[in-house]
Amino acid sequence: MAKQNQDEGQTAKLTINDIASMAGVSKKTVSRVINRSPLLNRETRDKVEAIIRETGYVPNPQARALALGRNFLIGLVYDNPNAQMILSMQRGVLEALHGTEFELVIRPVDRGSNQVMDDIRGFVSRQRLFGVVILPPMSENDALARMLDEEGCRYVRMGSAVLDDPEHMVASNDREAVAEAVRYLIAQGHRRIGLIAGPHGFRSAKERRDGFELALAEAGISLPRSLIADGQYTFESGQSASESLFDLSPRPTAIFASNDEMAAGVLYAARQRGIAVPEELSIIGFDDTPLTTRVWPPLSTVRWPIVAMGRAAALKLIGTAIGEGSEVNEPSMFSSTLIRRASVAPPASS
Amino acid sequence: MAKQNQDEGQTAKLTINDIASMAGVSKKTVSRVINRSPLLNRETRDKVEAIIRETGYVPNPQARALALGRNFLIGLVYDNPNAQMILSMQRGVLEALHGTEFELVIRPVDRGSNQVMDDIRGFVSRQRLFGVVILPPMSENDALARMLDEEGCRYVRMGSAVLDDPEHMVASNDREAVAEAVRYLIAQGHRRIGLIAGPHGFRSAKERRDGFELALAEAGISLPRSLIADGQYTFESGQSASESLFDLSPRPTAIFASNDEMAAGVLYAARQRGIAVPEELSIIGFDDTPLTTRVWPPLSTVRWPIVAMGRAAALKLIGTAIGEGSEVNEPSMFSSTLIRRASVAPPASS
DNA sequence: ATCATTCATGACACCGGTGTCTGACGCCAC
DNA sequence: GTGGCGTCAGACACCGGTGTCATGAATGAT
Repeated sequence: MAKQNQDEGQTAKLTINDIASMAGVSKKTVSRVINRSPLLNRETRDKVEAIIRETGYVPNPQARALALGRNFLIGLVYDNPNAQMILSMQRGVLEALHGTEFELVIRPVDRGSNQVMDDIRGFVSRQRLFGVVILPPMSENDALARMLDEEGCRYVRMGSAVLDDPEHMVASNDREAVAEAVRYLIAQGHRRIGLIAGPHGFRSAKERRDGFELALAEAGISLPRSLIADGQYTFESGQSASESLFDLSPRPTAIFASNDEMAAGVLYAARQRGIAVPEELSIIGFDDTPLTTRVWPPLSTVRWPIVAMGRAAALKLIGTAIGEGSEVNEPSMFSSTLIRRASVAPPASS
Repeated sequence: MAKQNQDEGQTAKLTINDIASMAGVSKKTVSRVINRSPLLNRETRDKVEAIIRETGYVPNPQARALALGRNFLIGLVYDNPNAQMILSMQRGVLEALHGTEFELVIRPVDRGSNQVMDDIRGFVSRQRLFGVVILPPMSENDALARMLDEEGCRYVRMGSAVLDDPEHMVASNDREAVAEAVRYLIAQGHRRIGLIAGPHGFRSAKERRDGFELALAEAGISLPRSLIADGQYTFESGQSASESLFDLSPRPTAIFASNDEMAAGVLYAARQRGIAVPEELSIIGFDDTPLTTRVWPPLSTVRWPIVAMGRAAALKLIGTAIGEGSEVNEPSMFSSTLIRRASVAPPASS
């Protein structure tokens, strides 16, 4: 270790020509070794590989990018730059990229802007990105996927439901996970269960709502429209949405909020009203952010494997490139799990 | 807008040669226009610029990177990939980079590993990074700074105190901010104030502790060693550190926690012990993370301008490159402000 | 009018890799 | 012995920019 780095530090950077002349072969042959061309004589390959190892030579990525017309950069495109999940997603992708020649370039965009498309197009085409991982809700944009196809840029879409063929998609089954959560509430004895839905137009919002309705329907529980409140996935929207549920009479004994931020908003609003959680109100959120264990009581929630999904997405992208013998066959569907914490209890016997 | 993009999409990518032949000049001349060479005839420049504008030509960054031996990438190096502040920092840096030709590559590293140095060296030297922004606590590593100098890689260090010359540093004055917070507690009438310190070896931990001690000394309040508990900047460490303070008799009436995660830990532990906040215990944290407003009661805290500091750091790096006429002269020192929320009240008259 | 000097531009090599095509070599069949 | 063929390696152009130096025109001095 130490030796190689000394070399790197002291001498000017090695080029393919240096290696070629040291090995007594042409640069093209060195190039073949680097790219694992099968047409090589075993002896030649071994000789060159030995020299590469000794010298610690690493090909210049810029030159490769220019010659290949493609960079070894993965882009991460998302729209909600403050969401805690972004960090987990970055970690997952970076884990997959670690030890490869790929680097991660992050790109928050403004979904609402009418230039998003051009913005992303410029990004991938200028940088000649190897591929991009697209996070929800941007990932639900089919026009974006088509555009990336046009640009010849690989992509993987993350989502809450099937969006595409497995090759281009990594999804979690939100619907089933939410259904499980609501079944749990029902099993605890709850019958009047409120929903704080996510924003219209978000696939995740729809899936979670579908799961909610599914579980109630299974149990034969009717769902008046008044038990559904609209939220925006923000803490504040969780607070205000819960107000309308609290005003109902009788009040719901449990609320499923479509994400943790909103669940925290429900908890906060409940405290302000003097509604005891979980004695008078059970709450379940979604995401399993750190927040859930910081508040009191800790929030039950649905955990989806963000890091693993990020890793899978990245591996799908670069799989063909690193191609370690076997086909990379990352799963496309991940399942979420219900995390039971103190925010759920049987309803007060009223 | 639409027109240019159609062109981009339909035709193969324009190169400098295309522009040159369209303008009837040599590619070198086009290159001069792109790089704002002062040696150009005004007419020529205008003509070429017009064509560039019409066609929407953008120089190939890979080719530039190869020819210049330097990429238009900024690296962000940090060690605490889960910290909420990372997102704000990323936002700040990206704001500065927006509209420029620079992209942001993120690079979490493991501070504890004995290969960090080699890891980062490989990163900057392979990618020929234009520069890096280094976040605490990595930024406090002087050997890292020297190594970057060696590699000829620009850098800006973010910190809680002066670490370097202004050109290489963006800092917040944690000491003074904490002193202000503690003065506020004193003004409310508190005399037995506990400190939950950050990890040993962190500059921010030392600065905050110094500020704490400074304010007490100013007020002539003695500080027994028992009122200082060690923490690790984590929620859990905040919980356990506060336990030792709660065991004191008399108990402190206020606690300053060196970051919000630990402050949340204090709040949680207080609730478990049945200690009312703020009636029996006031709490102040540091960072102003979203968490502070999600818990009950909302936590008073010290807010440092993370986004602005990230922006400043990035501008320092690229300032010379975009060089919009005037010298970019970003401030190097930012001041933090005390945010007063419901977690502080006068001590119970005991 | 002639020469020196400045200014604006172009020709050409170069950055460090990769793709294509050619050619040397060894092997086999005839 | 010769032709045909498959293997493997090298020569060379190319990716799309930038640096260096040379060149030609315009300007001013003599």
